[in-house]
Amino acid sequence: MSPRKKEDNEAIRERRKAHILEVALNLFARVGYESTTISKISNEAKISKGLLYNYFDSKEDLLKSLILDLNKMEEGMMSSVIDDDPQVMLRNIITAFFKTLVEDKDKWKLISALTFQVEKFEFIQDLASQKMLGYHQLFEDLLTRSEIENAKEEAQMLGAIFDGIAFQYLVIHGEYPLNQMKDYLIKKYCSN
Amino acid sequence: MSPRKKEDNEAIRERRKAHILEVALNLFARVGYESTTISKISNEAKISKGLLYNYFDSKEDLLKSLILDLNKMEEGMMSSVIDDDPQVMLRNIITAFFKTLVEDKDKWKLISALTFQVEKFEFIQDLASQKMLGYHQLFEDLLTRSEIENAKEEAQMLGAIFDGIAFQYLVIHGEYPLNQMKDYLIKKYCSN
Amino acid sequence: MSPRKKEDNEAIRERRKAHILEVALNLFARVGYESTTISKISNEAKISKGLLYNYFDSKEDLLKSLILDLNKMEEGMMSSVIDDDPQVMLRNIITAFFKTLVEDKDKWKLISALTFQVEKFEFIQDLASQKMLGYHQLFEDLLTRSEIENAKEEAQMLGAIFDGIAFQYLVIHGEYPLNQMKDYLIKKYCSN
Amino acid sequence: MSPRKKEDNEAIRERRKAHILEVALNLFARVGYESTTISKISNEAKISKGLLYNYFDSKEDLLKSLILDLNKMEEGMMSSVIDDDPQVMLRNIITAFFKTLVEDKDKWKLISALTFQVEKFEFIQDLASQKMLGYHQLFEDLLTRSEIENAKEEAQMLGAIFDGIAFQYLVIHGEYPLNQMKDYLIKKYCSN
DNA sequence: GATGAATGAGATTTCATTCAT
DNA sequence: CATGAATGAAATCTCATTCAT
Repeated sequence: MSPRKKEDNEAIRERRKAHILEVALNLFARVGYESTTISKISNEAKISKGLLYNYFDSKEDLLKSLILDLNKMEEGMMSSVIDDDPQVMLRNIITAFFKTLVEDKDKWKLISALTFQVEKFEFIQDLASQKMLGYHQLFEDLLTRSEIENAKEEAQMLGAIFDGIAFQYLVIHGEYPLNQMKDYLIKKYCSN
Repeated sequence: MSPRKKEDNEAIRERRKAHILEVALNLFARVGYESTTISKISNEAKISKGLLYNYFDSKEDLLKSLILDLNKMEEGMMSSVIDDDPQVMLRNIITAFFKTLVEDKDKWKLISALTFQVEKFEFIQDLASQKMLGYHQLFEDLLTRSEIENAKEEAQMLGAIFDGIAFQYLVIHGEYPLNQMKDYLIKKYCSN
Repeated sequence: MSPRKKEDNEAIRERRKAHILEVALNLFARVGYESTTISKISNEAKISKGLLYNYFDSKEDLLKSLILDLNKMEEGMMSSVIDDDPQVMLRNIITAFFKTLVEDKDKWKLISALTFQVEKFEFIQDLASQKMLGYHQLFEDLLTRSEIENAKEEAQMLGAIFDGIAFQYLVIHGEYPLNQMKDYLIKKYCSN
Repeated sequence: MSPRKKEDNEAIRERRKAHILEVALNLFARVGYESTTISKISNEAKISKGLLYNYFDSKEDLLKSLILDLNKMEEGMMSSVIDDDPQVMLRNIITAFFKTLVEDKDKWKLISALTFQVEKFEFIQDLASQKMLGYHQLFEDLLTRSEIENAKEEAQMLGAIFDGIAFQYLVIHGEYPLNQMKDYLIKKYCSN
């Protein structure tokens, strides 16, 4: 048996790290960061507690890695909706939003939950705040170029609507009429 | 030298209980339920830990009392906005919403934060879910009677907008243009 | 309203004290000394905690008073069985024993339970020890005078039988054949 | 540098668990269950408080484990006294009883003490009750086959005598004439 | 690299006792 | 005399983190 090559080891590390993050995200989202113990995470990930500390310095470090990871995912998503036509881009954004809402439910839940615990995780609050302002800018630009009236106010509205829909969907679960909402939003904002 | 009157004791108890709930709400909202220790609460309330347990059976009982308290407050608020004219009532609701959002910021934060920890506080999730559906019904009724087009969809929208505005205001803090949003909402939904 | 006379006050005190002791005995016997709280006692006795401390210096003092009280009761009982004829006296003792076992069940339970917690209540252990040796002496004397063979050994046996019956009766409750045991004991030891 | 083997860990766990149970039994028997703190146990066992909770879920769980353990021991003992000749078997039982009484004094003390706290540890009371009835059956059978008169009553008597001797020995300690009692019992019940 | 036994700081909770009224 | 609100010491229990193997 020849020793594993260096790349293999790296790959194993990366895969394992991703697996831990996945398990942690699920638990954090379901029972909350504080109530999730390192033991639960390592059990669910089928590794030892000691090994987990080989990958992450602390529980807080694990959370930060998770957030950064999620952040990167989102940036990737946003880069895929760019389009020269503001109406098309708006439609892309709306579609992508509803898609990610369903697919990455845990992620949304976790970020939302953590956002409300300011003093402990100020950086998350800051991150979320930055994001919101960025989106408002973007929406205002797109709506202005779409020649929609009251573009500034409607951009604010649209931002609130996104967050509100996410909130309600995460609370009401299955019964929420996501598709109707999507169609109505597209009709309202992308048919000029 | 006569023993304290029964009424006096009742009064003392009520005042203390209310005070503890106030302190707890503030801490829970700021640093989260799990991260808020009984010691911190009793310190801030300037009472001993032991006394706190004279008033509440457990930390969880304290939280539940708080939720029920907040629930009652909200019901009181909703009873004050009733009006025969749907347009007037809608305006009342919008005004009341923005008022409570500023005045009871901590309450909103706490409820929002707890709502995202399903497995631990399922009853809160259930409560919030009930509330949302109730508001949707109410909005649909008011918008229909106001002869606004797509009343059903717009009711959903309005519900989402309220929650979204709350979310963003709680995250962005002072910089959020609450008043502009209020005026715009009234203009959009109460000028038929 | 004339002030209550001194004797009345004394009488009230004594009655109240007796009542507290009664309640305490019942609770101590049922759930144990350590698990019985002062609050439970005062609640059940329908007085305030403060007042209880007016009558007893501490929880331990309450227990000691109880033990001494029980001790006095027993001494009273023993003085009533004295008889010149050893056979008659033995019969009296056996009868009295079975009577007190049923009537003062709680007392027996408490004493038995406490007897097994040496280090905390050494004085009880000492008391019980004294009692046992005293009874052995008495039994040996009575059996010798009754001209029963192996009086010394049978006296030991009889002592053990009393304690054993008490033990089993307290554990098995209602189903224990107390009366049969009594008759058999009398037949065995009082028919020479 | 290889990780500890699974078997090693198992062995460590078992040894530690047994050690903790031993220490706990000793303390429970000496100062009582309630008055024995987890700190005292862990100190005496020379481990941290935390580790104790790695092995037992709670103080009550520790007690239950202990009881079950003791129960198993007793069953083992009883299986070793079986004999076809009722007289031999009776003698075996008597001998075994006096042996365990001295060797497992703590066990007897603990069980006896707990038996008297009905409401808190009902399962112990039930267990003890079961045991007693079983022994009565067994004694009756053995005495009948030994053709001893009044076998039923004498079986009851014998059961009471065992418990009574245990009670007195545990209270009087060293001065109790155990050996005389044993010899006398054997003479009385095993010489037909 | 991998394990999970072990630690220790700190959390929640209990309760005998005191004391202002 | 009488009350029960209030205290504080100490109990039970939890869990992130370390470390011997």
